[in-house]
Amino acid sequence: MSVKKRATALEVAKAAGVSKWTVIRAFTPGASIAESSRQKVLAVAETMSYRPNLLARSLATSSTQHVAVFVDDFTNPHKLEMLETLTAALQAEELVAVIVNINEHFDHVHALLNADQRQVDAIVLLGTSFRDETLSDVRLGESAPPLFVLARDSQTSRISPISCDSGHALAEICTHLWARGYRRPAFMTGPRTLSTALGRRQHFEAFWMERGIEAVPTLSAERYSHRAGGDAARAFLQASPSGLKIDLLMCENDILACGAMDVLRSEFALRVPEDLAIVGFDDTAIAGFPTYDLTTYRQPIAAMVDALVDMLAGRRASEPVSLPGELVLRSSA
Amino acid sequence: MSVKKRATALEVAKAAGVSKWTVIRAFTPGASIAESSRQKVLAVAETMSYRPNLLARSLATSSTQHVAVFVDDFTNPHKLEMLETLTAALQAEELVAVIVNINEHFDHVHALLNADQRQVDAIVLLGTSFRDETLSDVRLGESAPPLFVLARDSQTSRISPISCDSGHALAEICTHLWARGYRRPAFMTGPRTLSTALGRRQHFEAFWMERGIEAVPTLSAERYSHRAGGDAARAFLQASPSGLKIDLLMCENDILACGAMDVLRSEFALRVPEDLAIVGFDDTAIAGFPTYDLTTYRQPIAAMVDALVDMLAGRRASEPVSLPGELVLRSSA
DNA sequence: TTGTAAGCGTTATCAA
DNA sequence: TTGATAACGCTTACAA
Repeated sequence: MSVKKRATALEVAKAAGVSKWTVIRAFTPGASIAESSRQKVLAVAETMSYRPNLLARSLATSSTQHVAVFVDDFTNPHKLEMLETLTAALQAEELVAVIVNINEHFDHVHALLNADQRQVDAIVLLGTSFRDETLSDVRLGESAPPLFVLARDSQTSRISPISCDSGHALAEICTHLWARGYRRPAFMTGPRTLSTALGRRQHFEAFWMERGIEAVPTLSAERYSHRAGGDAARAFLQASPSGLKIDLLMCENDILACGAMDVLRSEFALRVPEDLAIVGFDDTAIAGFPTYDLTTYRQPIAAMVDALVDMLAGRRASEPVSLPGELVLRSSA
Repeated sequence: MSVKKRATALEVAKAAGVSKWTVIRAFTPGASIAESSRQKVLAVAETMSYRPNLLARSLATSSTQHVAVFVDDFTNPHKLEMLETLTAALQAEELVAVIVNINEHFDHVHALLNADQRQVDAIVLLGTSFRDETLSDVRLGESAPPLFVLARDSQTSRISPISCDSGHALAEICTHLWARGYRRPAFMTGPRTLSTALGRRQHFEAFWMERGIEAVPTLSAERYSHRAGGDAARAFLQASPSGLKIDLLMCENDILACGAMDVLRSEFALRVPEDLAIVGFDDTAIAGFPTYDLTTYRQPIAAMVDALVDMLAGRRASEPVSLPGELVLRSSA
């Protein structure tokens, strides 16, 4: 697509009256080269607006500095926050994020194979919908790039999940709720298969069970959306006309929580938290809106991304990591 | 980072008893190769899990199929929607999006130069903060990749802006508002430099001026955030204690509008739209929440992205394009 | 400190 | 249809 060819090291060399390797050296930090020839080369290179071709370098060094980031859900603003943090951290390491859209319309196996063909240095899964089976199915050969999973769990051995510690998170949340006196909890999940990868419901139920509360109703939202959250709440409330059987609704994320809250208030005239307390997860921007003022849990995004980048850079062993986040108390629960 | 070397065409060739060029041909659609040897090669390649090295291909063809996407604002969910549409469209063309974070902490010039060095086929600016001056300043040489700007205007000649037609959009919005009887409008902008690139305020003011309404108050939000929108609204209302001087507030985007709305209601007990009508822009998910039910304007994201991809693929001339969006009427105005 | 040769894994082009 | 030579622009290793 380019109109005119870019200058090459060889051309700069000729113009500067040196060999092309001297030109390379001028652009290689720490290379042994006379300061004089270095200055000369850089000056000439400047006039020709020469800069080393990173593509050719990648081929020669077999390291692209490219990290493929697989994203499946573009509806949750929380993903955008993760993307921002991740790209910033990668760029600080001179790495580049290649974003791969793997929503339902795309073939995950193809995406994986393609990233491999492009010689990315690593693949990061930033999403929930990737199934462990897909990963084990794919024959990437012995030479596949290392795989990392951000913000969800994975049972596949070749993957290193880096996540927010669900056990710790739910313990903290529930302890708070228990202290506030809530005793009739319910839990709202997202789509089944994706939900389990988060492991939030399991820990939630375990907490109440330990305290003798065995039956924790589950509301299932069909998607992680505001509307789906509202729909699930409506369905549950309509199914119990005899009166509200719960005093607390913990939702798998903020979006669901806000959707539920809107329906509670507008359609059932319920007050939050007096009639029903609501808790979300992620501490999305929306959770802080005065309308919602949602109690939620903030994932340690920066720490998670740091851990990931440390692994990529080889400063840290590629092992599963789960980090504690922070309970964000607001008025909804 | 890979443990074991990937198989190369040469290795497959030896194993299959042919030359490496025959292997290449087996993987080149439309190449002239005997069906028999093609099958043989593919079979052998399969067992060795060989797939062509796209990096080497790029070097040989001088086309990476990489498109750098520069993103500056990760707080607006609308960006996520654009990213989703864009990545999907690129992938359909066998192109890959390299995402470059160019928020305030990063050097735009460096990002530009770096993308060029990586031999991307094109650069797409998906943001508002990129200054025209930066682009004209940079000496990319004659060989720079083509630049495209999505969803904002640009005066720089080398760039092809692809945007939502602000003139058309504001005309449609204002015509509706005029018909509803609003006569005392105000406009809320985001940060000054970024705001002008959108051109929304200019068209807004022009509309009312043509109808004899000269003084349109401007509220300035410091950032494109919910809080900043609320702050701007509060400051304006507190400054006019003698009573509300406006009956309509048009905001540069949905986030600002929602922030303003929350403050109006909770702090000034104003009703929307009875006391003050509110209009946003972008039709973000949040605009559809029953709490806000915001009248807004939906940008033609799909059409814009289609136009961009057509240009990238050479199916369409790289010229400025501005497309009409759609007014989304809800109860707030 | 500098120059030389070989190689990264493809594709383009020509010859057989 | 197939094989061979050259080239893409750089890096690595070694020699001068």
